[in-house]
Amino acid sequence: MADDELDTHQVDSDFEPQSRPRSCTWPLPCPEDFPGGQEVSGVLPLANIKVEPEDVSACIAGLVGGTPGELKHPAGAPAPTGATHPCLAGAALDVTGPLRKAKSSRRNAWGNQSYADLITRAIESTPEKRLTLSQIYDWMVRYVPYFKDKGDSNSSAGWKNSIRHNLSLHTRFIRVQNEGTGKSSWWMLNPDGGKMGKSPRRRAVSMDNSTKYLKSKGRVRGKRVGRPGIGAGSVVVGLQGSPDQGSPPQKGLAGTGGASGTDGEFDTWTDLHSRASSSASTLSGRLSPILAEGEPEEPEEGGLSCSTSPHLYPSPTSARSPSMGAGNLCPPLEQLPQLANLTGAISLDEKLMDDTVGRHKHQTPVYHYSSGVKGQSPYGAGVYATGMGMLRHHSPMQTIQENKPASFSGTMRAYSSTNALQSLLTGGPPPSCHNHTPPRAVALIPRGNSNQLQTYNHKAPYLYSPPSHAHLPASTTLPPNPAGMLGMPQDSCHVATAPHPRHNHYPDPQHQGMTNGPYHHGQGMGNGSVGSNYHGYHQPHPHERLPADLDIDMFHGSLDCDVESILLHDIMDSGEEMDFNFDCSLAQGVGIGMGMGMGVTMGMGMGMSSLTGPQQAHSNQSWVPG
DNA sequence: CGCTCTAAACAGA
DNA sequence: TCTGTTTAGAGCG
Repeated sequence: MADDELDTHQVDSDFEPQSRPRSCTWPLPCPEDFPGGQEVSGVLPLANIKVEPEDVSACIAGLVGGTPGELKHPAGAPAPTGATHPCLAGAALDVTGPLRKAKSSRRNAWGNQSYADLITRAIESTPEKRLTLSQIYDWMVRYVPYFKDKGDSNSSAGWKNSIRHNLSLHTRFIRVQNEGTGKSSWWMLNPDGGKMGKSPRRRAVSMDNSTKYLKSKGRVRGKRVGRPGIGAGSVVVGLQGSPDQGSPPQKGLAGTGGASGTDGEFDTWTDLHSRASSSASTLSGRLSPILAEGEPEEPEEGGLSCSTSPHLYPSPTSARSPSMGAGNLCPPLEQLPQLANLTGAISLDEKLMDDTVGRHKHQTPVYHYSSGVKGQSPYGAGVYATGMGMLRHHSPMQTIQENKPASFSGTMRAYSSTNALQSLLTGGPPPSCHNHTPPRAVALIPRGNSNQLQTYNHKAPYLYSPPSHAHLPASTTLPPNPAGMLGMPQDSCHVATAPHPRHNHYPDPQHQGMTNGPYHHGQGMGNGSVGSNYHGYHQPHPHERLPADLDIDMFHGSLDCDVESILLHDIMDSGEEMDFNFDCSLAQGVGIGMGMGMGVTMGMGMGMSSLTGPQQAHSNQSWVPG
């Protein structure tokens, strides 16, 4: 990625002032901070806001002791005091805010921040809140003085290794599959924040089992590794063990596990396991955003380690959201994805395609994935929605695949749900899935060879107003606004309030840089989203505000369980035969979850229509919940 | 003890 | 070769 990319982030509509809590010190996006920003409909190209790398560096440096660079508004107007370009938020944050506990003056050569913090910032600094590994490297090189010279080094440098290591290790980072073939995954912030404060370690002890198993197949071998725990034996235990919530999944898992052996199965299993179960667990128990943090994962670890490992989530696009916006609250993405995956795996392919696509997509022939945009705002919500999963996919990890729906529970709830609900309620776009609006499109993407399909619906992003933007993802660690991070409910509110979403569609600069963006693919592939197109349609919907309060909370628990169970069973049993149809609506955000569950179980195609209204909302919620 | 950094093995694409 | 995962060890507070 070129530098440009970084520099030119566009600001999304997401960043609506409204949404943002003014209270927060920090993370206010351009629009507010920078006059004119708001005016820009949809996207405000960062390009306009030119920030010199140096500035950024300066900001960062600030952390270290430097002075924050002054950012200029496109217009030339100086940014508000202390303001920094959102994009740079990460960097800036520190300056202002407390650095990571500055225990000592500086922890690293580059300052107080740890790699994880830097990575967090890097990710946050993008509109889409996601970066590929290489982009992260670039960011470091560009913005962190310490790494500047190291950029080219062959680098395989240790620092890169460290970055990779941190990405994999910390739950605060989630890996989202990049649609593009061959591309590296997107790394996003875990909506739920992972374990915010601390660095959560993904590795589960127990991972052994499932995940490990898989992985281990490969890797471990020679290694010295041999950890006791890891051994095969543990597997079982793990499964059983996870008490977490006792979520059902486990059982599934167990069963599953047993079941097959084949890879396919295995995968499935794994997915389920990880996903479902985790989701389940997560959903039910863990999810609670808060929970999550606590230990969400760990429990699993004990039990399932799956979760621990980085999760793959579906596409960011969808994904993005959660994290972003909302705040971070969101619960773990995992959940959705998981389910999704399962389902997806199952058989959706064609059908989905047909159904979903057909329906929704209509337009979509081309999907561009416009990533950014949609995702952003909506984040949550709908965005994720989608999907389905990939099932098969092998990766043990949980990564979100692009298409998949990711759900972030916590966040989702707030956001997504809300969004969804909103949509529904308002009739906004989301719902529109059915209606006119094409939901983001559902795309199925077969990944790789394979098997996986991903479906992805985006829902109208806008609808939801983004809440915010996300507020920034505030650095998790970094405190700028804790609130943001934490989860703040605010967001939701914001959302509600938010005027209209802008449409964002912007071409992500990054994306470009990025691997390719899904966009391209999207088009070709038909992935989902439609960003622009879609936007066009919807754009306006300003009205769409939601009632702020949607309760999302309603159901969490129950559904989760069921879903999982169901999924597991079904999947297990039927194996591949199941058909799922997801409704866009459902898919969206929370809905997805439900949808999936429902769909799966029911086997219904869910028409979109069926769910309208509140119900959907509920469903969504339920799903979300985590 | 917990966190972080660093190094490295290893696997997959 | 790059990416990603995981283990391991060392240092620091």
